[in-house]
Amino acid sequence: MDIERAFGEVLRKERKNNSLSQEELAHFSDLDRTYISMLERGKRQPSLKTIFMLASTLNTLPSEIMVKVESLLNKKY
Amino acid sequence: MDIERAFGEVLRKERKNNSLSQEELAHFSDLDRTYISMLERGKRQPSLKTIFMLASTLNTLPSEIMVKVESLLNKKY
DNA sequence: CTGTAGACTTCCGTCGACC
DNA sequence: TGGTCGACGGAAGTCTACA
Repeated sequence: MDIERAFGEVLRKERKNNSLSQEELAHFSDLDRTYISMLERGKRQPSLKTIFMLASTLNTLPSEIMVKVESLLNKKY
Repeated sequence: MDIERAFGEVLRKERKNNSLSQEELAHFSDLDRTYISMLERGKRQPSLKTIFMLASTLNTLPSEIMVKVESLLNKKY
């Protein structure tokens, strides 16, 4: 599991928790829909600002997103 | 206070807490010294991976760094 | 509603050099 | 030890379009 994939998983879960489409998330976060798609699939990694904008739209804190990413990365199978 | 500056402040504090020079932090994090300098001065914003690499060198968690950045941003003067 | 592709602009991150 | 400059390759992020 690499960092981008872990972030993508967390992003998708949080988006669905908020009952948003990729398009809505993109719009409210001032980002592009195709870029959200790539983030969720681990094809791109966000910058610091992007993390803050997404967290704000998802009614959570950047630090809480990071906690979830960290716990995904620490899971051993 | 913008996001990059807040991050830069936190980075510099954490680096000094660990008694590292910019050059040492750069080396152990596999980054460039000039880039660390720009990060600390809020001239660049790190990507997700960069945050993880820096946190690891600084013996802390990415989420803990984010908490500190968030609290700097929430300070009202 | 989402994935992907291509072309595009802006910025990240490296490197060598000098102060 | 840290700040800065210029040049560079590659990646972030946008946009249009089609499946």
